[in-house]
Amino acid sequence: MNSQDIHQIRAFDRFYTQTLHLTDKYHLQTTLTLVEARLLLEIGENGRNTAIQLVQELRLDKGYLSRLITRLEANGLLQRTPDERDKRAKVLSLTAAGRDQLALINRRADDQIRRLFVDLTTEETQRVIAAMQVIEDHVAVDPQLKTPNQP
Amino acid sequence: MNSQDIHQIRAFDRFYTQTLHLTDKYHLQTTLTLVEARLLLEIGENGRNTAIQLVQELRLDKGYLSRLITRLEANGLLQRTPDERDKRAKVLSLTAAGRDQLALINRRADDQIRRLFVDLTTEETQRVIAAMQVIEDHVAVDPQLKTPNQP
DNA sequence: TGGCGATAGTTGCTTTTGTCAACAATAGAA
DNA sequence: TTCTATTGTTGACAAAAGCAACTATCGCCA
Repeated sequence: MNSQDIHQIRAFDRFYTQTLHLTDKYHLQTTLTLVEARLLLEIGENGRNTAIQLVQELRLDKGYLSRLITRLEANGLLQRTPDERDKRAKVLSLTAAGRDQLALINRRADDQIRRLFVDLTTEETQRVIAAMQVIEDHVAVDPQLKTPNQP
Repeated sequence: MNSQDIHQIRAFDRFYTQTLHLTDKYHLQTTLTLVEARLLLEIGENGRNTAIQLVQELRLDKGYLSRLITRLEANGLLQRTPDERDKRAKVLSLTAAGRDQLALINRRADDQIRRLFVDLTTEETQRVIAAMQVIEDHVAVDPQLKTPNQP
């Protein structure tokens, strides 16, 4: 891999984070912060339902997370229910209001993508999606990311 | 653009930010924070910089930026020299130590990319780079990003 | 079975990061 | 000149994040 290749990849990375940067805007026009939105997403869609799972998935400090959850619970977006099997743990789940909020976030994220692709023809859009697939299929997962913070 | 397309694009976005996430790690194994590293990059590589330009480029609060610059100057990584034409402004430039630090950051970023692609054949790598090019060429720049914070 | 290290979550405290407003100095246009 | 806008600095503050100590519970195993 030569330095020209690397240069091109870094250029793409700058482009991507500056121009697309999708995830960082999920929460736009809601009262939620980015992390709170990601929390709702994880709990509501990916079935992470205890704090420790969220700590691992989102790499947050557990103290910080505990407070975030308290806040979201106070806002009526989620609830903690005692886990019957493990009395240390609490099962997290969205309330109806939480599901509404998540649906809103998803709608906004979708709209954002639609706006980004609005000037493209169907063909161009398909080409971009195919290109994304190529990248996903090929690039290796960074091992440092897979096993983080091991003592 | 149908919802299946959108789903795929959002999946790519998650993949990208979770797996690649290059820029967020420029500063690894240095004493710099991410923002400081980005500052060095801007000043060192994009030439002729004043604080106001950085404020626009990196979208930072000018008070915050002022303090960041003070800190980097205190660490001997950059210097402020009075601008002859505009006596309000100060021209920012890297010191020798700043250039060294920047070179180190660049080396780390390059290494990171090399690690990410280490298992790919030359052909696969070229395919990924081509795919990146396709995305860059097609996706529109988000207008909200181009004219930020206008009063 | 009971003792003990590991784990889930909470809380207090601190640091880091970022925002806002007020301000001085200078620029540039009317 | 005078008035408004711009550049950068500073103080005060708020929000975000991290660290460490602590409680309660778990699950292993001697």
